[in-house]
Amino acid sequence: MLYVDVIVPLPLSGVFTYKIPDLLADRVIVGSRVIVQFGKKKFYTAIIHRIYDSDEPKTGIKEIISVLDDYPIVLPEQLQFWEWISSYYMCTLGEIYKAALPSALKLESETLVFLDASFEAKEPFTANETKVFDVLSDSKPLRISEIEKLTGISNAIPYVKSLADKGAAYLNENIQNKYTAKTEASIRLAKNYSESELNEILNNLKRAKKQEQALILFLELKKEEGDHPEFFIQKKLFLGQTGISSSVVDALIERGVLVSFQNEIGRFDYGDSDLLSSKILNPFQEKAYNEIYDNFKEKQVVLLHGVTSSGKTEIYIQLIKDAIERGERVLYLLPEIALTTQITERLKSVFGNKLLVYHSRFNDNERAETWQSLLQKEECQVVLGARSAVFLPLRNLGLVIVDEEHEASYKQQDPAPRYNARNAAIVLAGIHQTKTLLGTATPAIETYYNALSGRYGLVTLSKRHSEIELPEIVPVNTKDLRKRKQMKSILSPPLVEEMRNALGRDEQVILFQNRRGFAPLIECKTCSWTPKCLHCDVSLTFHKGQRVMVCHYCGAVYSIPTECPECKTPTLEMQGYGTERIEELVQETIPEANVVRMDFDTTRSKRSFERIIADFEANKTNVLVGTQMVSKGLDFDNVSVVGILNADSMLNYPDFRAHERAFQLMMQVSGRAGRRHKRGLVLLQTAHPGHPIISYIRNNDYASFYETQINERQLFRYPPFYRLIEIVIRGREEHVVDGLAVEFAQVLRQSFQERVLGPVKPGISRVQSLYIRKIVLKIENQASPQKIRELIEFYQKQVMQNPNYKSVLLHYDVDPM
DNA sequence: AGCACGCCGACT
DNA sequence: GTCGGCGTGCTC
Ligand SMILES: [Zn+2]
Ligand SMILES: [Zn+2]
Repeated sequence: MLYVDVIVPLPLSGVFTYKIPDLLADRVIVGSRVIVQFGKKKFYTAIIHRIYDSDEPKTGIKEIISVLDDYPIVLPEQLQFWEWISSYYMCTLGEIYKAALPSALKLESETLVFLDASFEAKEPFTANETKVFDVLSDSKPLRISEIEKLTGISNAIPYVKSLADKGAAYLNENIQNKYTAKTEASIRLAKNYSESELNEILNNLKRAKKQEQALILFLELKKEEGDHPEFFIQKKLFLGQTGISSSVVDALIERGVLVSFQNEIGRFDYGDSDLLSSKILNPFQEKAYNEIYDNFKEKQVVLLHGVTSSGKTEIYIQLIKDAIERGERVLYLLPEIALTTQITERLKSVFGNKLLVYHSRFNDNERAETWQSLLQKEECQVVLGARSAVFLPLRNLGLVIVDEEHEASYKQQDPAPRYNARNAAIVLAGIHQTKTLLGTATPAIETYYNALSGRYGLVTLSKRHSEIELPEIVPVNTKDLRKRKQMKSILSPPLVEEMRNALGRDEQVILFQNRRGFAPLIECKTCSWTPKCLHCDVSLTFHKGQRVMVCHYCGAVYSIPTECPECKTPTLEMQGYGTERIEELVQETIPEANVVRMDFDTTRSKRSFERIIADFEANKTNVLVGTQMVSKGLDFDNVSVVGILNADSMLNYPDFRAHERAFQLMMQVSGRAGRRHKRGLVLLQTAHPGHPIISYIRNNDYASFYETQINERQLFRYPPFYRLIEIVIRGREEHVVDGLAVEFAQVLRQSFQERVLGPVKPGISRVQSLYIRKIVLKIENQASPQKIRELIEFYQKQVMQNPNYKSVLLHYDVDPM
């Protein structure tokens, strides 16, 4: 008897065993998708993890309902990768499966259902079966989701299945049909005519001038394109280029000279690649490029430490070209907010249709198409993507590039799998026996430590593009100005003056404030009451545009009170500055400025995001106010002044990485200032101009910054010297959550002793009506992650036996950020 | 994560 | 006496 172990898209540990019915026995492949019934009601698309034969009789095992693919959708390397993530990040395979596949491929909702025309009812339908049957007979084949919409049945899969069992309907079992590739009518010659045959045809067309002309044009086009006998062109394109009417081409098809066929085209047409055209590396880039290869001889991972504007991208492009030449694929990761049109356009111009782009702003069908293209089209050799692109099926992977490797957004926070795509990418490269290049101007402390200790190779690129100088960074002492009563708002007089100067020279300004909304706090001047979220332990941010108060943790929206609900006086006051308020303030202070704001709220759609960038690039706007969004992946060449409005908020954040983050962020924002042949100016508003981090930024001194950070890390037992595992406990009742946290920490101490920290009540101790406690484990690097994991899970089982804790949620965050 | 099974309060 | 509340436990 044949069995399969499958992964179901649920947060359950382990795999589940199903029988393979004889009919499907020769169709199952590891990595392909199957439909299974799981539990009493639910049907899921599962992934085959293992196929095996066994004579041992097993009870309570269901059969696979259908097989969806004749080829693996998930490659063996990917399954191995999933296993690693599951084990290292302490999550289930099901959670990874859910995160990895675009949901269009998890076809509960996507399956097409056909009606069997020859069906004759032998037994009556149930009410729901009738409903499904009726909507199907009214129209074309329907997707299950469409059936659900039309019938109002919330889960139609069982009824579709029972109709299929009765022979009334069938499911298309070949993914190629299911996945609706875009096709377009194309034309080509009916056969490979000889010269004389063609002459004869043209002679016969003497009386049909239009047709003759059309054929001649077609043949000319064919010749231009290399005279390939199989030459074809999309009909629409041909008509457009030649001005021939459709009926003329149809007549040629009717005559049998041309044939029309459906040619599958991708949704993304980036044109041809132009591998020869791009710029040649300058001597510094050339040197770095060679050093990267030297390092790859011995090291699996190389860090390219290159200052902003040193042209790392050019080096990447060269490395990608090399991989393409070797016939291999490249995965190029960027943080989501750095994946701008600027970079995609740049790569498109070089790699054309070899390039695939993958990130969350693409819809699900587009993502599914990218997945299928990688499985089926050899020529798709370059993938540019955000975090989740590490899950793509990259057969024949030859290089992984992780740019801006220090970015915290590589770490997925919620939900599981809480993986770090930078570290996962290194493991992925290892599975494919290939190399990883990490790039950044401000390496993560962990990465730089690995590079200095020799675990990674290190290549430094310190020379900027010749005509671009590093900006001048000037702190503005807000404490001083405040004492002298000169800080009337968050815009200090020196900043306003420099802004005016820049705008007067027709140059542009970027203002950076890492807080969205209008004011992060509302306070009653009489009784100091502040509005708080009903579900979370945070105060609400006032959003002026939408005239509401918003909880930035759960998204809850509240209306604005006109008077204080506590003391009934109308003395509510805005405290603090968000981007929205700064936008308004700039407009008031400098009325002639053309201010635009870029933050989460103004860039909800892909369109508005690109619009804001395009307008600023075109100088239609001249002051850009934004959150960290303005710091990544954008190069504007007319920005001469950058204002960092509140450096202190970043430095005072209670986290061991706060200084590192502040340094990286401010360095990056500063990098936006400066134009060709003109040095940029960065004004950094702070109450502590002597803060060491600020002087490191001023002096562009990564080495000293690193030195202080690494010492602190060692002293306080933080990464890279120790590995952190955070245990997060959440629940509706505070005392239960607290009880479990205390008890869990206690039993953990039996084995881990002083390595257990907490439990602590986090700064934001309640989110979405759930109280939170955290326990942190600091584990020595040399300890086996697998042993640690087993030990923790053993203790978890032990404490969770207490029935009081059954309603509490617990998860692990390995290498939290 | 769902979903069923099961054991106690307020309603016909 | 039943309807339904959501607490626990299982899903191959
Ligand atoms: Zn009040
Ligand atoms: Zn909230």
